[in-house]
Amino acid sequence: MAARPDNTHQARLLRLLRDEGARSRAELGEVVQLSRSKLALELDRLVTLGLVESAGLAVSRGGRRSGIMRVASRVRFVGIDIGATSIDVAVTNGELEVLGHLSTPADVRDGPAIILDQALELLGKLRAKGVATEINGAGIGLPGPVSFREGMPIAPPIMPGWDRFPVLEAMSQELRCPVLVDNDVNVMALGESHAGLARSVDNFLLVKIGTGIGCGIVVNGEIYRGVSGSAGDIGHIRVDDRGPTCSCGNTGCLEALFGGTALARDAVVAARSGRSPFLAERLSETGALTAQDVAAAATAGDAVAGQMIREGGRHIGKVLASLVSFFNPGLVIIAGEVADLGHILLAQIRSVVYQRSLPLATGNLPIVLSELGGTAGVIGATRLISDHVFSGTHA
Amino acid sequence: MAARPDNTHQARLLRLLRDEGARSRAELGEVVQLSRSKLALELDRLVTLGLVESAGLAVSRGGRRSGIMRVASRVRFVGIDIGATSIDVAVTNGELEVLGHLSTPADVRDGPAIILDQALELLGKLRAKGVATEINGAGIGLPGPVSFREGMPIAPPIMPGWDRFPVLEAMSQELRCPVLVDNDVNVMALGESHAGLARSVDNFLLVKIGTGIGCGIVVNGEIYRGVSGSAGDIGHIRVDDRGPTCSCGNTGCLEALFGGTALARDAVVAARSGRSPFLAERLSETGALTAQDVAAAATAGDAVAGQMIREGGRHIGKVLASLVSFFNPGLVIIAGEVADLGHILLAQIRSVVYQRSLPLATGNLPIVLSELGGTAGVIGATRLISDHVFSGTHA
DNA sequence: TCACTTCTGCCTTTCAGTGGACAAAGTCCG
DNA sequence: CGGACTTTGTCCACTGAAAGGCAGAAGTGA
Repeated sequence: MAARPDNTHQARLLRLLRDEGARSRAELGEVVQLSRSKLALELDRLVTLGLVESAGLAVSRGGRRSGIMRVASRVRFVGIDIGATSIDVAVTNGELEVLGHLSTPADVRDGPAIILDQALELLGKLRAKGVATEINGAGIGLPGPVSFREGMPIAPPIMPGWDRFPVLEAMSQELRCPVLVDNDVNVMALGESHAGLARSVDNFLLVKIGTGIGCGIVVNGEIYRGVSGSAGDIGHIRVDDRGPTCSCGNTGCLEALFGGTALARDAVVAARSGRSPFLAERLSETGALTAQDVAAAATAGDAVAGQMIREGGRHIGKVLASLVSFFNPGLVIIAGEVADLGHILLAQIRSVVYQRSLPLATGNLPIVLSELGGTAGVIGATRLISDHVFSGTHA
Repeated sequence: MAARPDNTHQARLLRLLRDEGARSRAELGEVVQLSRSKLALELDRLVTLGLVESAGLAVSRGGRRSGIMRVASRVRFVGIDIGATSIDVAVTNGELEVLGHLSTPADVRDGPAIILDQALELLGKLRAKGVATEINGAGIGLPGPVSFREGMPIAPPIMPGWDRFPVLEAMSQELRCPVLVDNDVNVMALGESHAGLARSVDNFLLVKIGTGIGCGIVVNGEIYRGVSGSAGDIGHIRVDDRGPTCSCGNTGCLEALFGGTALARDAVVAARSGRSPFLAERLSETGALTAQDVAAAATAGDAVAGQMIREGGRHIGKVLASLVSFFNPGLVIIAGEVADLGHILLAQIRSVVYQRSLPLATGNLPIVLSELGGTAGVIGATRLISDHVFSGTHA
């Protein structure tokens, strides 16, 4: 079934039904400026394609009841969010409502064969539950630089073995449906733009602080990827001339000062030195420390942990202040595991940004934590592929 | 004469004729995918509107000779580039070739009434020479934040008295033609995108180092202005925690370290302290020093001046390295008076950026000096308004 | 039950665009 | 120099799509 719309009107109708939910024919006619005959024609075609279906009658507005149209209830999109240490897979309907969501810990360094197999396995479990039969498209987010056009990772630092592996090709053959592959940060930004706080904002930034640090850039409602697809790669901006050495070879990179890895490293140091009893206890219990432990310590009132977070917030704030002056966004979202550090971090970032950027740029600039959390990635992935499938941009 | 095209085809034809020059009807037919009859129809309409005219016959391609079409020779656009210390006015034909260009020193702090009058006076002189009778549109660049939609400056730091002055309204009434107003840096970026090194680059940055420091951002061939129009305002990014106090109140701003004003200030200090005999002599000759004097000193082999430029280049490079990582542009252009400092500056900037940004972003990233120099602004201004007039985006 | 409203499907009218035919204007070759 | 072939521009009949009128279906309220 080559269920692809073939014109702009159909694309508009599909996106409207996806984002605003079911709508009566009469309402659709008022929103999109089309004659009744044209509207009926295009809707008929979409019904024939199997992308739209009628769903009973609307309540009367004083006369004959109008027929309700919606995205076909059998439409299914798959979102796959591969992180450095986890895999998330979700299945949504045509309105991008999550019907099923599974997650599993995984080490991306195991390579594409193993990791993609695990993702397919999760999808298999969801299918076994009956949430999906046929799949209309799948979006995939990967934790590193991706060539969007080619659908493959390019020299990813934390994903050895993935370099130039044809993820798009492999997965579209496996799933027999359209597939798009993008950077996980971009995918999260799309998720926030679709279902999160950025819904009404055209230009915004999403800063993800996970194992590494990246930034999704949305311009005019669309992901900006730069000329070689590496836009938003802010983890290696230098913030401290005398900082620690980073995996990239330079010193003082943002990521080396406050990524998940850096935070864990500093936490271990603090525990061993005896400056933080809380972290020392955790370390002896579990044998390792993560960003979550630091968050827990700070919440429990541990001074050293609090100081670590404030310090990190200052570094993020410094970089963000520059980017805000440069990009003048309407919103900044902080996301990623480390975002669990919560309001201590947020307060520090806000204070630095508001102090260092010009009033014209910060005057009406909310800086917020992601509301979607772990689902932003998978939702964004389905949004990515649904935009593609609904646009009729043929492969 | 409401000479506005009314559809996309006409806009495409006009832009093609503007950017690629006169073309035979046959060639136009091959480039835009239109049937011969439709093409003839649209061209006829454009001729009726007075925007296009025929210009003789092309050489034969083996059969009947084709008729050449071009943008009407009577079409005139005006570009006005108001800088902190100068006014440039140029008149171009419909292909944006400069027919006349006048420049005068001026102090923007004299306020809108005086400055805009001076600009109109320059335009009057050009008209007196006969380069223009009727004017189809005018673009204006101003040295500060501009609300593009409203066509007026918003809280400009170096333009007291201009705040919310309705430049667009005033000038369009005066000139009786469509007018657009934008930040001078954006306008320069458009100029480089039209006639400079950025012609084939979709995403690039133009860093202007003049009295202040600003950055024009081009995304997908169009100026990105941000949500409140202040995007690219990089002059007040902090680069040195212990730097001098800036006019904005913060310390260590890029602009306070290496703007034209800062450079002149440092030059005077160097001259008075006796460390630079060259600058001392210049100072005693003219009673003041500018960026040009520093450039001259460096060229003459003055060690202190060279050091000042290298130091400045390092600061610019630091900021630029961050922006390159973030934005992943295909080109960076250095422009402004201070760009006269030339290759010493450029070499320093390149060295810092290439060292500090990731290979994926810098792999194919030229960093160059502006070729257009002083004309980038006026050309960009005419490009701005011609895009508007040719698009049929009615006022 | 009746007057009125809203909504949809059908049908006719209208119109812009296409593509072919034809004439005009050249080239090329014997 | 003339005829065959090529390219270009215009004219026109045809086509397909969109708009809008009309009528019937389906509702409300008195």
